Amino acid sequence: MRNDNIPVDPARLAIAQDVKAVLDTDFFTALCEPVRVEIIRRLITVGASDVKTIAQGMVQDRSVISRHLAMLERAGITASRKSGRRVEYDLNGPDIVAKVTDILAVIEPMARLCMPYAAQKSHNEGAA
Amino acid sequence: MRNDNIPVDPARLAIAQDVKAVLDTDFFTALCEPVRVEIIRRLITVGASDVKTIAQGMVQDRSVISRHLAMLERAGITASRKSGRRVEYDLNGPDIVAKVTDILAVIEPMARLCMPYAAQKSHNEGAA
DNA sequence: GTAATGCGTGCATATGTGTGCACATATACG
DNA sequence: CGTATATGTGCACACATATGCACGCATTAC
Repeated sequence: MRNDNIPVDPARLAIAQDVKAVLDTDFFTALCEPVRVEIIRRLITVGASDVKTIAQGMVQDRSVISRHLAMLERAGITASRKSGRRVEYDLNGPDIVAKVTDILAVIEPMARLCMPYAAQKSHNEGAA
Repeated sequence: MRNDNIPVDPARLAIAQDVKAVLDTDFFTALCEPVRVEIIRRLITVGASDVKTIAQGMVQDRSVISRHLAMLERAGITASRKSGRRVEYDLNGPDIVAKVTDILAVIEPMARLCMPYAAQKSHNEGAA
C-alpha cells in the first residue's frame, strides 16, 4: 500500500469544511421538487394562504400539499400560523435570503481556488 | 362554484415568475445528495482530480462516483477534461458563484414581500 | 347540541434514485 | 503486438420518496 500523505493546503481544507457545513441538505432537498417550487411560486403570487387555497387548481391532493408545506417549513423556507381551523403558510423571505447569502459568502473564496482549466487569479490580480 | 377572480399584484406575479425561473431543479438536485457534497468537499480540498483519486477512501464504488461526477457536470457544478486515459474533474467555481448570485438577486425582492407575520417594510422604511 | 369545514397522518402503492457488479471502450505501458 | 489501467454504461436490486385515500382531530357554522 502506498503512503500517499500528500500535504493538503490548509486554506483549501478550511474552505472545504466551510462549504460542506453550509450546504444544508434539507434546504436543497426541499427546493429540488417541482411541486414544492410551484407552491413557492403561488405563495409569492398571492401571499400568505391556507392549505386549501394553495391546493386549489393543483393536480395533487390537498394532503400532499400539506405534507410539502410541512417539509418546506422544516427546511426554513415557509412559516405557518394557525388561524381558527385554518393554517396560514407564507414564505420566510428573510431566512431564505440569509441562507443563500451565507452560501454565497462561503463559495466565493472557493471559486478563487476552483477555476477549472484556466489561470487562477493570484492574490494581486483582478485589479483590472 | 365561486368566481374567485382575485386580482393578483403584478409586482408579485413578476417576482414569482423570476423566482420559479431561477430555481434550477437540476442544480438543487445535484446538491441534495450527501455523497455528491462529499465529492465537492474533496475537490475543494485536493483540487482537480481524476475519478479514481476521488473515489479513494469512499465507501461507494468507483462507478458510482463516476455517475455522481457526470451529474454534477450536467448541473454545471463541475467541469471535466480528458487527460490520457484519465478524466480530471474540478469544481466550476465561477459558474457556481454566478448561479447563486442570480438566485440571490431574484429572491431579495421576494423577501421584501414575504416577511411572515411581521410588518413588511414599506418602500420608505428601512432607513434606520 | 349536530353538521360541516380545514388540517394533518397512517397506510398502501407507484415511481424515482442510489448502489454494486460485470462488461465494453480507450489509452498507456512493455 | 498483448497486457494493464482508467473510465463510462447496461443491468438488477434495495431503498427513498411522492402520491392518493381514508380516517381522526380541531374548529366553525347552524
